[in-house]
Amino acid sequence: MKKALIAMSGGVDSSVAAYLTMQAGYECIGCTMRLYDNEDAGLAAEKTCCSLDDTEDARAVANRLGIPFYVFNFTDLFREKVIGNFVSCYLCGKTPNPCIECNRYLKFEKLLERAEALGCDKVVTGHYAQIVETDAGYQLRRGADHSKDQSYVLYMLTQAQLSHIMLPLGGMTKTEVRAIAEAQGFVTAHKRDSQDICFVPDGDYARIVEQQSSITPEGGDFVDLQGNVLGRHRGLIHYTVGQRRGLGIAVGKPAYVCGLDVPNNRVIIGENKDLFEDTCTLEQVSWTAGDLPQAPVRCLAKIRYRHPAQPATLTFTGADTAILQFDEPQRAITAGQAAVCYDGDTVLGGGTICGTGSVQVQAE
RNA sequence: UGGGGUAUAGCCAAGCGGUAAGGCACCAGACUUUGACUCUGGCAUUCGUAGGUUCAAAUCCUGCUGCCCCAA
Repeated sequence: MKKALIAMSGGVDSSVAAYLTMQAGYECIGCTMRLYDNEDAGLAAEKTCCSLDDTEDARAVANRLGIPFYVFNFTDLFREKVIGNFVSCYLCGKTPNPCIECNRYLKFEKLLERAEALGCDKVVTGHYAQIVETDAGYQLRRGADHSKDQSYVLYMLTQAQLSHIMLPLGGMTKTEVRAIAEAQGFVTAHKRDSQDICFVPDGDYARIVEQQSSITPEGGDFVDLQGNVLGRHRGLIHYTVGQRRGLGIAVGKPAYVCGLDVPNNRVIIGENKDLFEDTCTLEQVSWTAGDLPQAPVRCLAKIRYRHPAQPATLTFTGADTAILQFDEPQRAITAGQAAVCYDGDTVLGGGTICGTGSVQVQAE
């Protein structure tokens, strides 16, 4: 019998993923990754994907299914790869997506190693995305429930990884998943969906950055595109491109962060229309679909989790670098976020946005 | 210390005798396995201040106070 290691977060999705894997005839082992100490988050986390309470929920579901359950302590690796990247990214004026890094280094690298050590051929998660085996290799496709599709956060998976991953919820809707959880009497059936960054349960991510880095960024000026000072900001880490709320400056119309001027410690403010750009550069590009394409690739690309994919052309400029050019300018392309390319419902690959045409303050 | 103007929420601002528009900001929800965006709701018993006229004043009159401008 084939063995599968189920990554159980303590939420409803992974609970059902475990159940479905059993139903598919696999010998299952449940596990939860311990990613950080609650003290790291500065408080007794309750609503995160990996707090102690959630681990107990995962254990309860595993018990109900009658499968072994292990907790892996990955706190060191998580601190290094996810929190470390998160902090350094913010400190250099970018906006990281820690879920991507967690998938890259924890769920689908470290956990995959553990699975192998345990004799498991597959790692199973509750992501809403589909893996399809074709003559040309594995395809990673959008979840059938497009409103819950999570293929975006899986773009870094390689062919080798895809061959050892199962995503049993890929063809289901959230409603169906909840119904199964309820029918099985899982304690997780009615838990609300996770949200926010798991190690920043109260949403105050800037506090984590300051705490982990022991750096308290200095305030600076808000300036408009002409360089006029509009007010004082609280430190660059508090802002991201496209942001409107929390600026505290009233100019008669909505004001948005158009750019972070790191060298001068300034936050550049403009109108919504000033946020549109059509090109960005990517680094750490990985190509899910297989071999790197030699010629420019026409695709549909997303620049953030909840961004409708837009027509674009991706051109590689190196082994893992590329330029992404959209047919039409996109709003608030943000360094640090992931850009993911699709061919219809199939993920081709993606990378981390490292630069844009970047809004500049006009010469003063 | 002559003349003129103006004082409405944190900011801008409508109102011109009939019982406080709107925008921005802010706050709260919704949405969301990232940060954002977006959406919905909330936000002046009161119009610098003290009196007066009127059935009724933010609106008219007078004093005072603050700010702005022009003359000295």
